[in-house]
Parts: sequence; C-alpha cells; structure tokens
Amino acid sequence: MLSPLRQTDHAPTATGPFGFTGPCLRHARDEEIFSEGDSADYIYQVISGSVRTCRLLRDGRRQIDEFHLAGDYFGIEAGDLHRVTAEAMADTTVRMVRRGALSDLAAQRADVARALFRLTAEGLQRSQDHVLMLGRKSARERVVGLLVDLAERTGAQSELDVPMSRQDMADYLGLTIETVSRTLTQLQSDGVIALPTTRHIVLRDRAALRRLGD
Amino acid sequence: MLSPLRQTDHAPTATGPFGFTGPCLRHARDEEIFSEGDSADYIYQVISGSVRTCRLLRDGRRQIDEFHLAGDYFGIEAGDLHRVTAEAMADTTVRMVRRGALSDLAAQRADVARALFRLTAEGLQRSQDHVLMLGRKSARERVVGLLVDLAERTGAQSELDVPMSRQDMADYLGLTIETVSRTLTQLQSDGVIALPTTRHIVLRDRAALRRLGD
DNA sequence: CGTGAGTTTGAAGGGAATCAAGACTAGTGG
DNA sequence: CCACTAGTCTTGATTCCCTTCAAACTCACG
Repeated sequence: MLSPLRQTDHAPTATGPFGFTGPCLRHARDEEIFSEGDSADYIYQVISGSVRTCRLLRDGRRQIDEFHLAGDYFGIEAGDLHRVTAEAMADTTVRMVRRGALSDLAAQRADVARALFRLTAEGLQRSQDHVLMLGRKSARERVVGLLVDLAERTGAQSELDVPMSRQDMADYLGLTIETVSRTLTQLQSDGVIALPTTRHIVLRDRAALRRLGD
Repeated sequence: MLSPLRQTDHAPTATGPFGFTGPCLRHARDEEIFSEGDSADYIYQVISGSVRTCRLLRDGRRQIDEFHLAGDYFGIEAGDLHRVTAEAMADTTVRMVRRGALSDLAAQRADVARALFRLTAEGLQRSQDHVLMLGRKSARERVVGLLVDLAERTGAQSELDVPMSRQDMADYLGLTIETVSRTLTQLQSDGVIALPTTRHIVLRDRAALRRLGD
C-alpha cells in the first residue's frame, strides 16, 4: 500500500526533473520549512533527509498528513496558500522550485504539465490509502502498514531506519504514542520484527507483515 | 472544511468545462459506474444525482473515499486503473470524458492542463481534510463536519437533504451505523439539528454546528 | 395492511486513550 | 571520559468512547 509521491523514473539531476534547477536550502532538525497559511510560492523536493507535513487543530491535536523522503516532492497546492505545515524531521536539504516559473513552464511544455499532474495525482492516491487506513484499520494494521510502506519506499530489505519519532508515527497513524509503542513491542514479541534501537527496526518476517497490514 | 471537488467557476455547459462534450449516461440507484481495478479510460462528471467512491478490504470493511455531488468530477487517476469503486447513490446522470482525448487536449491547451491539475489538487485537499477528520476527530465532530460540508456544497441554508444512507455516512466517517444514528439523535436532543425524516436534516444552529465540527 | 430493509435504541464488551511511573538515550558540561 | 539531565520511549493501571450484539421501531411499498 501507499505508493510513494516520487519521481522514481528520473533520478534527481543537476537540473532537476522539471528541466531546471532551483536553489537548495538546508534545514536543521525540527526546523519549519513553511507553515499552514503561508503563501505557496514554491514547491519543494527533498534532496536529503526527510520532512513531515502536518495540520494542527486549535486544541493542539496534530495530524501528520505525509512523510516525505529523499526524492519526494511536497508543498503542491491548488490555491495560493499552504494548507499544511512542513518541518524537517532530520537535517534536511530541499530544492525549491518557484511556483510561478513552474506554472509558466507547464503552460509551454506538455511534459512538464503532465509530470505536475502525475505528482499531484500520486499524492491523492497516497492520501486515499491514508484515509482507508485511518477509517477502517486497527492499531496493529496501521503500524504494520507504516513499516511496510517505509521499507518499500526506502528500498530496505529487512533493516529499516525510521526517520521519525514515536510521536510522529502516532500523529500519522491517528493513534497515541503509547499505543504505537505497545504495538511495536507486541510485534516484537510475536517475532515479526526486532527493535535493536528505537530508530532501527528489523523486519524479520515480511510475508507475515504483509498479512498483518492486511 | 472540505472544499468541494468542483469546477465552481465554470457552470456546466453544453460543451462541458473542458471545452468538449462527452456522452451522458444514466445509472440507477446503487448501480456500479466503475469498479476498483477497472481500466481508467474515462473521467466523469456528475450531472444530476450523486455518487460515492469507495474501497473494500478483503474482510468486507468498507471505506467511502468521497461523496460526489452534482457538478463534481470523479474517476481521475494517476495510473491506468481505477483504485476505487464508484456507485450511484440515487438515479444519477454522469458525463463521461475519454481520458485519452482529455490527455491529448491537455497537451495542446495549457488552460485544460491547468484545469485538470486544479481538479486533482482540490481532490487532494479534500482527502487531506478527510485524513484529519479520521485521524483526530471524535464521532460527534465527524458527523457535524459532514453535515456542514454537505450544507456548504449544496448551498443549503438550514434544510438539508442528505443523499446517502446512514451506512454510507458511517463508512465515510470511519464509524458504525449505530454510532452515526446515536450521534444524530444526540445532536437533535441538544437542539442543534432536527430530524423530520431520515434523509432530511434541519440545521437549527449553524454557529453551534461550526463550533462542534471544530 | 403485511413485509422487509433501513434505522433507532439498549446493554454489554473491547480496543485504544488517558493517567502515571519508570527506563532508556542522547546530549551537555564538568 | 563520564556523570548529569532532559527528552523520548516503554510499561502498567484504569477509564471511556465507540463497537458489538440484540431487539424494537419506522416507513415505504407490494
């Protein structure tokens, strides 16, 4: 499940997948890249590191919309403003592409317009998978789903380095941090994963995991 | 919340908002328009009636992805196959636009490419709102959110005709039919809505509803 | 006026949340 | 290099919101 929002058919090049380069910017861990309500002047590509996009309710409840890994694009909007906040989950480099320039280029080159559509539609697919997960899956299915998704997207075989905290996992999965922790511990005692350190997870039985993720 | 996936700036015309017409097809209540896994050869616009798009897990759990009302587009995909099933919720007329033709037109006309992008990005926005709702909101907040969204999209003042069954509401909201029913009854005894018939809901206090939907 | 699908209501149970410690772990500075 | 410390994570006990199971009700339709 959860196919990645990435341009997998084009390795990031000097000129970038849209045919021109944008400036690259470094962000320290937990630094904000843009905020909900900011003017959406750029779209972004993760060059290295990883990014979370999230939304906050007035009372502090947080929902992480998506984790963006190296290669992924984020910050694409229909309107003029960003509707989510983007923060670096580790020291991260992002390429910034000016939206106006991209829009102009898309107006001239059909392949660019097509790539932009594809990127957006893939984001929609991932969001739909997320909806299914949050609406109809158990805590265990959600946690397993996230692990399998991360493994697929990073190309990990069985050694998985997770870029996010337990709190981030919880806020992505619509659970609490305690439930995420308990579920991981349970998966470990079931023998399908091992947890040598908090940010490193060994997938010991991928077939079983695929079954549990439903 | 939940801005509609519609072309609000173009009233549906004889030629359609993409500048050309497609054939219109009628579907009876509960009839399938396309199914998960079908080849995505068309995109669709609801002319009259309403449509649900949903996904099914192997064990029968169902998640409704979106309700599509008159004017809305649905069936837009990044890949070659439909990833959801679309069914008419009432007797419904849909316009079918051949995907290949649309893709060709988008390659020639930047305004069409732009409209297609916008439609997709708006669908993504709505899906993100849905994620927030399912991940972090209570049953009451979800039900109120749906009612307010439907009222906004249909332009209803206080008299709201809901096109879907309680089961559909439950499967959209990630709840059970019993919880939806109880929540509506509770909202009625709180005086913020009235339920003269099952498919007709009176919004008696929109300010209170906006607060409760949070 | 029966008949049945859809809906509402009730009672009981369960999965995840909440509340509360305790155990790591990763920095920090001596 | 190694305590010290703050933040993160895990574990435990309890609570609660929603689900499940069950039955009654409503209303459209023959």
